[in-house]
Amino acid sequence: MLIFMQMLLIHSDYIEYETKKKTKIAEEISDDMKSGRLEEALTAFIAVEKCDEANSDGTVAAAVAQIKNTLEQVKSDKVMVYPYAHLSSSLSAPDVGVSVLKGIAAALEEDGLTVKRAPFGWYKAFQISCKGHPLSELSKHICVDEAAESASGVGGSGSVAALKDGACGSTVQLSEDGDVVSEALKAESVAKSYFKIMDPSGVMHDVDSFDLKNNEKLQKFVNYEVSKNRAVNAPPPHVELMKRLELADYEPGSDSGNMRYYPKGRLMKSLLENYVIERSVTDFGAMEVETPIMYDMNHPTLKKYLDRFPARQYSIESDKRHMFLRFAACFGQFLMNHDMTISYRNMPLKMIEMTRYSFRKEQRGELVGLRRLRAFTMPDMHTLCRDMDEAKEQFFEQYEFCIDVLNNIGIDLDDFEIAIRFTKDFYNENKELIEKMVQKVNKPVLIEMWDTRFFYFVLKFEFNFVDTSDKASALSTVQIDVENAERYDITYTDSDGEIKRPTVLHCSPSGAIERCIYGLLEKAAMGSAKGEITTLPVWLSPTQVRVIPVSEKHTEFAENVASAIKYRVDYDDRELTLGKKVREAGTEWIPYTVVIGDKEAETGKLTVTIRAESQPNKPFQQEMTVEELNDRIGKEIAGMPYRGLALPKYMSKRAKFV
RNA sequence: GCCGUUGUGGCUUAGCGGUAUAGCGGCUGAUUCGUAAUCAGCAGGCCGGGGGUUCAAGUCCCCCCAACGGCUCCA
Repeated sequence: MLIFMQMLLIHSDYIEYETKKKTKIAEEISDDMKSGRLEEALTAFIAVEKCDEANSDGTVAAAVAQIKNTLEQVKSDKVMVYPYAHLSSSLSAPDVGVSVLKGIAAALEEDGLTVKRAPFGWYKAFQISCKGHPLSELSKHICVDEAAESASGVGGSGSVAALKDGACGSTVQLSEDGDVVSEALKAESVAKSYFKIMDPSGVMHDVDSFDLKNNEKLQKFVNYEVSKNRAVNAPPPHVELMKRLELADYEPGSDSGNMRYYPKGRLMKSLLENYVIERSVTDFGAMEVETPIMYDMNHPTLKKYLDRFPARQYSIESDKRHMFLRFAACFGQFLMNHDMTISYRNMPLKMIEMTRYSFRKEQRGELVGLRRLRAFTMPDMHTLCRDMDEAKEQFFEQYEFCIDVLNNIGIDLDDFEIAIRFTKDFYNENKELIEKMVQKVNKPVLIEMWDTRFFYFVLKFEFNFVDTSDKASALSTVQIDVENAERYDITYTDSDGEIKRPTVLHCSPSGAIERCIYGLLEKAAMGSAKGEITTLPVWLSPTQVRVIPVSEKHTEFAENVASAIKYRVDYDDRELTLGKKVREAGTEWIPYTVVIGDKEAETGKLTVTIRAESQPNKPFQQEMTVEELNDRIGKEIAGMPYRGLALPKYMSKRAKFV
């Protein structure tokens, strides 16, 4: 049986506390315990945990051994024993806590040390001046093993880690015989190993210098062994692509996860944003609105909503008001809904906003390229429905809508996996709806079911894009919200004249726009890994046609051709060889490349290299007229938004962004 | 946030205690070319930031920042 306690040891110049107020579980104390101070002392912040109750003597002994050991290392003989409940989420009963703390203090005193103990169950103010040397801050997860097993195994610093806030603490395991082995020391004591590669002739090579390009499996094995890590230690492909294609980049001058978008990236974003808004408005009957990006943290309604939404916010001080940046458009739209006069005749009532931006202060380690950002652009649509029946009907319609939107963007059913999540109660009453959803896509989906509802919704789905490194990220999602109509006091008048609460749907038809770009780039990278020629959808390609003159004498005809092409066409007027210009058109993934030379000037026909029909090392070329090329592109991008070139038409005029 | 890896001109990178490498890109000149890299020359560096060790630090140590991977979480 294992017994745990949490302890944080701090070696300080001084520690000083003062009691402020009793809690319900406060121990009775004499006046001299109401404040205390020790110089050059080790302070032991301790949380006695539930599982310590079964063997409080063992816990005391283990803690004493640990403290004495640390005292020796830091050359001190003074200890402040300080109850600190925040180290644990599973505290022991108060009486056990008090007796363990008293026991620790008494045992240390018996050994002739100077000991003070801060009282249990009081609100206390304290000041501590941490010395800051390597041993001055140690978090101990004491683990007494009654069966006296070895001290090996995994130690967890658990909740202690959160407290340390950047300090370099180490986890220590303590077996009953008192041996202390810190993970850091253990790691150091392990003999270093070196890796080499031997070639067939028996010669030894350094791993780094030996070329493994033709030994893929060995390369993988070496990576695995050397880095002791299954993961590829390289950025995901879309990060390299977003830079190389001059779409987006990190902005060191901002917070992490806030990107800069170059002209080509802005063009793509703009097209995607317009597409989602236009579909939602024109085909789906949503009304586009715009709402503020920051809100008052102390607004009573918003405050409650913040507590229910599992996201971290950016917060900003604005004079005396404490504001936070929105993480979706819910706030603004619900506040708007609250002030509206709504009849059942207006329903289902849909509003949408392309949130540029939504902010979520994700944890540092969660941010990656365009997959996970702190500032992102997301269409957020809310639908007010008369009742749950209408909500379910809408839910299914929006499910189909989301599939279609992603499909047109260039991410189809094969590219993502579906998750459907709901409460048990909802499922029991609505099995057909769930079944219908799965039938619609005709492939297995992930189901998550909750016993009780702890979010604001009873049913949701998301489409998860699965990328090159087998990571999944949510794109489209719809949720049935059964809480916020009440929280925001949103009402409508029904046909019977009654004032009623609507049921609310949250929907992001495409998911974050940046994440769609990430999906398209990752998808391209997957194709490329399979030996395919990579492309972007023609409607999203920053350049749709590039015209390349063979030499200066073809300038006039080539320029005429370029101006006769109706789409995003640019013109490579740089003094480079033909081969080089063609190569660059290829690295930019341009769908149509037109080379103009004597032959074209003579016949008036164009030789067009069509990327989508090309094979590796086998460019597909076709003769066509300007009109035929225009027709072809027109058909390909029909129904999708269009914008002109984002950069100068003449290549010589273009600056490099990356 | 925690753990691990990485950080050298705009980009990719060599150097791993002793005067900062090279290629691409940029600029200048020559070349006017038929489908994935024409040739030559020139400019460009507080070696991520701060502190320390040393006669001497991209190089060794500590702290910070960022990117990447893992945990976790989501659009």
